[in-house]
Amino acid sequence: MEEAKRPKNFIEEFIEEDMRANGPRVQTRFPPEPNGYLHIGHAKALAIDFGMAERYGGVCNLRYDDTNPSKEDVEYVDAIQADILWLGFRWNQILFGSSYFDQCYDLAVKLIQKGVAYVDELTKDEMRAYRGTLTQPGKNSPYRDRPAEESLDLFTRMRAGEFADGTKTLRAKIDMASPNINMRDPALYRIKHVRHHQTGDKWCIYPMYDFAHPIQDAIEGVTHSLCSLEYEAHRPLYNWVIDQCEFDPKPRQIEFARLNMTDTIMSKRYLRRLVEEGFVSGWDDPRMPTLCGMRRRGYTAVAIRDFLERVGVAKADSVVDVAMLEHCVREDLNETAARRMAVLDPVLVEIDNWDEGRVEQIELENHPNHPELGARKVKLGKRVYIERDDFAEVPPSKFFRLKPDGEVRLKSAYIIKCVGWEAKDDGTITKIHCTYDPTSHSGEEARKVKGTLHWVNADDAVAAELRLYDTLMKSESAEQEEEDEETAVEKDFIDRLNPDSLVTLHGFVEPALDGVSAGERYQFMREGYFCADVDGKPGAPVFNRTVGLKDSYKA
RNA sequence: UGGGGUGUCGCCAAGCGGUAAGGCACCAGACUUUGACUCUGGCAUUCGUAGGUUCAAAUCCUGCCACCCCAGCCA
Repeated sequence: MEEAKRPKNFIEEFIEEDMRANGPRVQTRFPPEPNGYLHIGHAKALAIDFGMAERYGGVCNLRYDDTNPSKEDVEYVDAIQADILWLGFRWNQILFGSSYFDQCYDLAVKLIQKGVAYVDELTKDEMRAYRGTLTQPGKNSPYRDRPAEESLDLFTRMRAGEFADGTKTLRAKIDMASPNINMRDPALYRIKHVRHHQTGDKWCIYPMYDFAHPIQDAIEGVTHSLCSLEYEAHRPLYNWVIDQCEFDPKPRQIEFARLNMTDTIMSKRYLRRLVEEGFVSGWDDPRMPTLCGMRRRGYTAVAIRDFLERVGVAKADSVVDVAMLEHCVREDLNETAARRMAVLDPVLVEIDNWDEGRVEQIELENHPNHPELGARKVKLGKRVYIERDDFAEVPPSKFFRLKPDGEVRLKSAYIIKCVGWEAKDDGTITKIHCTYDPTSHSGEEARKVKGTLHWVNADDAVAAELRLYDTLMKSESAEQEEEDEETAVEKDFIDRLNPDSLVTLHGFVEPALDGVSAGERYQFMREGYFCADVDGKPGAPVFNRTVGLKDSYKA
């Protein structure tokens, strides 16, 4: 199939320009830090990193950016791989930044010998004070001009474990008066007597991201190091490291805007809080924007990749409307998900002129546009459940569904007519009486009625716990936002959580849904989609309200 | 405030001196054994703003404004 043509993004322009100048080889890398689960924001980076390599016949490596062992854990490295594979991307190699520690160390020694790096003994606070501010230049550390031999000796002893954490730091000797704060003698190595999940106790000093990343890129032969906008101000430092280490050819760092979505938390810090403080059941809670959560909720990799493609790549900060994601999911699921009937909020319908005990087999197609997906037989008896709001005692105008004396078709079965109903004292309807037209069987007669309802046969319906999911956050109204600004109230993000992000309903599903296996996806008439939870709990399907409810009917 | 970025429809986003692509959302209509889906049509005389250059500017120049990032021994 021809790939839908889409204008080139600025990264592609850069890469093509570089290919003309430096030759055709393209190599990228996806560098997650193993300190959490991948979310939809990472998926954008993933799609760009892997996508660019693929587009230009190059390779992309998965490289764990594990230079800070105190924040990382092996738990995450396996999960990250599973999520990448699920999305459908394939790495060339799996690498760890930590496997370059020897080379980083050697290069650090080289920089010391060149006189462009030194061991500093300022404390954290002193270093901050010496750094200056955004408007005032910093001043040189008293240790800045110590002889290279002295720094080398100290650095060797740092590695040997002679010093406590925080007592000494290896710094680049650049310019304490640089208008770019990142260039004011940034730290290259710090002492951390912490066991590393990959290298164990081999090291007690670890390189900083700014030092390790360019080195890793250069050693691997990365041609384009794609990252998010916040690293833009670090690019001069990235290039400084490449230059000082005398790498050639030199990788090029290109930055793009990260993904933000309405009603969605994309900060790992906050996601972690949701998990740790029990607001969700875990990183894979279906409400989480993590890839494992979205997978559980029924989103498909195809839909997510399509979404990312539509979002595009640019440098402007943006907040994409979740409606765009939901559209992509609907589009994919509408085409691929099998149909089933489920009633979320049931009310009983009794067909008065249907003989007690009589059961008819009704054939239902599994997909309206794909006969190859087959059909199934469902029983129809004297009693069925329909949605409570599919009946109106006092119907608003243009109400196409069941109403007093009104006719409606039970999907794929007969036309029924409402002849009465029973209600409790408080007005709650307990049973609706109908008669059916025996000559109106689906397909046998051209007679048309305006409304068609989904239903579930009462006798063999499977009681199901239906979990409706919505976004974790709920956007505030414009007035609320203004109000907050005026009163300068800074709300904790916990306060903005959507209390209805998970609603459990007790409804009924057709027997064909009992015992479905994990990951099977179904679409429900009018109401939307859901999939069997990956836990594969029969009778407890996940119903995705956000994805499914699309203005389907207005009362 | 110093430095680095960004400002094109409600939300993304093309455009690179020749007279505003596309998608989402929205609106209207058609179709429909669900009002879904599908289909058709509509939806920026205007590109943060004020000037300037030019036959011609979203695109070039100048000033201004707004927003984002940077003062971790995080990434």
